[in-house]
Amino acid sequence: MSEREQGARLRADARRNREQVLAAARDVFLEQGPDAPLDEIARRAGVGIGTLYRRFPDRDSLVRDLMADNMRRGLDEMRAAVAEEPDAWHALVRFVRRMVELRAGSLGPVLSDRIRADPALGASRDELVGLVEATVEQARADGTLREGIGMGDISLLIVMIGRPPHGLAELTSRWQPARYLEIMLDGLAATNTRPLPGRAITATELRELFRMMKG
Amino acid sequence: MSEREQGARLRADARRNREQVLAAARDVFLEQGPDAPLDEIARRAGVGIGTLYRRFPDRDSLVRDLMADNMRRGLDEMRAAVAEEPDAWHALVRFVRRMVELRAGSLGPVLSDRIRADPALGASRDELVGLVEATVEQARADGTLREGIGMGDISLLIVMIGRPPHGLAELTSRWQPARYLEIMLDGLAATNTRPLPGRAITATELRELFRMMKG
Amino acid sequence: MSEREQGARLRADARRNREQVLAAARDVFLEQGPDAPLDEIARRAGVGIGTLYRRFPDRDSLVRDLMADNMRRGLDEMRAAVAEEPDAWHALVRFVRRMVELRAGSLGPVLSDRIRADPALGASRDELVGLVEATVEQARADGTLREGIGMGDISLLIVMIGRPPHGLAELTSRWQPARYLEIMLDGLAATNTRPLPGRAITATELRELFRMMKG
Amino acid sequence: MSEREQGARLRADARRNREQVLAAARDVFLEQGPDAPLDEIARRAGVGIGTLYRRFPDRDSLVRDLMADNMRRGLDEMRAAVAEEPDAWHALVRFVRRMVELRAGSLGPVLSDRIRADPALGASRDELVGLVEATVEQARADGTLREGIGMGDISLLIVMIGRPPHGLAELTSRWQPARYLEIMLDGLAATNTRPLPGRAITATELRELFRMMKG
DNA sequence: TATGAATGAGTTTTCATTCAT
DNA sequence: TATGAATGAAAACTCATTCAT
Repeated sequence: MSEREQGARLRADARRNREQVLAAARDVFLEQGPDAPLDEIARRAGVGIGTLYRRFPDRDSLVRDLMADNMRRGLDEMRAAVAEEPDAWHALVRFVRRMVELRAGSLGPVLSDRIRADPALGASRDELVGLVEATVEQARADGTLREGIGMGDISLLIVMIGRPPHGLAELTSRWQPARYLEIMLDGLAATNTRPLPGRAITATELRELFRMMKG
Repeated sequence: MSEREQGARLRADARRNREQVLAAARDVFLEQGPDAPLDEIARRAGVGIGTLYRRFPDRDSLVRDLMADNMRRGLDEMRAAVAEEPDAWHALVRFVRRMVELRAGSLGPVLSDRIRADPALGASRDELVGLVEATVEQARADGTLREGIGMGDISLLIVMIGRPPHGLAELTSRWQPARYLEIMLDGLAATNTRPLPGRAITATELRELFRMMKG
Repeated sequence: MSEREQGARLRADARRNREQVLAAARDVFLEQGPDAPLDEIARRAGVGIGTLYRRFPDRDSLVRDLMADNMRRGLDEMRAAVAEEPDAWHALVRFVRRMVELRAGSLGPVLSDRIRADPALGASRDELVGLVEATVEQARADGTLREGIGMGDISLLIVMIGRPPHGLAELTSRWQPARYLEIMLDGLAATNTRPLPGRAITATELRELFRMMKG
Repeated sequence: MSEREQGARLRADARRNREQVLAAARDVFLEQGPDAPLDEIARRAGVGIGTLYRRFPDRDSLVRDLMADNMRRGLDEMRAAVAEEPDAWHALVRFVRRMVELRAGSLGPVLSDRIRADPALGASRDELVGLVEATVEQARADGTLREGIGMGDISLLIVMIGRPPHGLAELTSRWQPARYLEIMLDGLAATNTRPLPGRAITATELRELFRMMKG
């Protein structure tokens, strides 16, 4: 059952609870990572742990729904960016900024099997991956994106930058990911011509990586 | 008592075990983060859990000793870099590459109270911070380091880049931090002149941050 | 939060469990002393170890609640004794008999910091200490209590007599504290006029002793 | 092998170690009871844990040797008392004072199977029990010992009084057993004629009790 | 022989998940 | 449906005992 379907059928109070849990989970996962105690999430959401479990039968489904939400918002942004931005580079930058803003990285890699397993999300996921990949290629062709950067590199950057260093848990207000993203973006611009070590991570490569993940 | 002193007094077999534990801890912390089960570390080191606890009375002391080791190695590199590199920028780059190579970030921020509390390390810590800060300032004065970058920004970059995305635990061989470091370094060069959001993190600021950390 | 308050708010089954745990703890502490394994207590109470920990977050809080209960019952007895007994000596005897009956000694000294730290109990503790001390003084003035006996001596006697000798763990049914208490009470009567070695332990002295205890 | 035999055969340094361990064990058992960590005893004795185990293959043999030592000293005192004191009551009092002085109670009941199992001690044990029992009977016949007191009651009193209340571990210097012993002795005198609850514990009864102990 | 290192079983404590109210 | 109680598996940590140096 997709989130939307679930949401549509729920009683008003149940839907409110569900959203409070998601919001609390977003905060707590950001602070403590995706292994944070669910008790804490329920507590911050102001609901009982039983209520949390009624809406999200296990930790994965909570993570999955948050990822799905991030992905949906990312897709909205990406569609708008492609339509409104002057070129591929600017579209890409706008998308990445949005993902970092959402702290998407705090949940772990964006395209894991957890999401892949959710059939209802297949469409938006595929569309997002396709859009980003095409934009990456266009930017490279335009000579605005640095040589040797793959779509998977972009994904990993979002992950690296969108989560606070371990131990800075409660200090997220002092944590400035946007700052480090801008440095990174400058490093991604085509003006940088030094060859990079390692190999580019394409969408295909990324999928393979995730297939090997246990989570 | 510093690691070196402890090490010197131990019986041969005990020292071997101690080093195996440290090596295993380095791997396991890299894969799973600094909350990884100590059982797992003991198992990989090929010793009983009791042996681990005899050498390291609690998790903190294990983390601390690894941090201390990283810091000592970082200081060695930094000293050599200052002596041998043609300018401040190259010295800084060499130091940061080394820290990322050591995956220093997998333990959390480098200058936390855990280290500060270890008096025997005060000297090397202070020397390292001093050297890096001076080099950062020199590089800025030289016009090689981007405007608005503080020493604390450098530290946080090391942390962000030197640990694998959550969930990529067992795949560290596929994880290419050096690649992302080089992108970041290009973003740090003075050729980039866009103003950065947020504020620079100086050594002072960093210390304050760490003082607020609970860990 | 006092035990009574906690108890009132709990669900029926939870309250039943809580009381079973307390009852089991009373038995087990009597048999094995206040360091007895909590597993054993949970097992005898017929609940999971997790349930025990839900009600009593650590060993201290279990000990504290039992002490609090003993103290409350002791206070009830002392009040009644003062009201109903013909003189101070008889009141004192009645109180001490009750405390020994409760095996208060099996938990260690009655007025430790563990209790002192529980603010909700301050009142009953202070009232009890005050009542006992006044009664001790009255009995001495009446010429019924032996010279040189302080209120703290009474407390320590309760502790010494109200716990079985080490190793008699499972034989508490064969252990006859009431017997030894009566001997002791006869020794405390004013008919005994030999001077005692050491010094009297007053309430003040006792408090000082407890302040020095680590537990 | 009895303690004496062991002692006689040992090299001078080994015997010194053995005695240091016994002395440390006496202190530590007094402070923490007979379950105290053996590490702590070795540390205070200034020897390695291995040395402790070479002399005392397990905890029991350490406890047993201390008990044996107490018993031997008690027997010496009892013999002297019988020879020198004017009557049975004074002999008994002298013996009990000595046992409390030795803090014999800190090891648990004096006649447990642990001692009974040590054949080399049979003789002194049997002699001591016989002497004490005869003296108890004589004192009762003399009309100096309270009616209804058995030899086992005396033993248990020694145990109850000769160990500090739990939690007063490190404060043994503030703990005044001699004071409480004198009160108890006054309660044991024949001038007290109130009947006692429970039943007298004779030597036979005591042996039966100990046979039921698991320790 | 003395030492202290190694081991693993026993305890404490936490937390995901299920279930009774 | 919402709640929070109950459970037990997992992880941290201690310590008796054995064994290598």
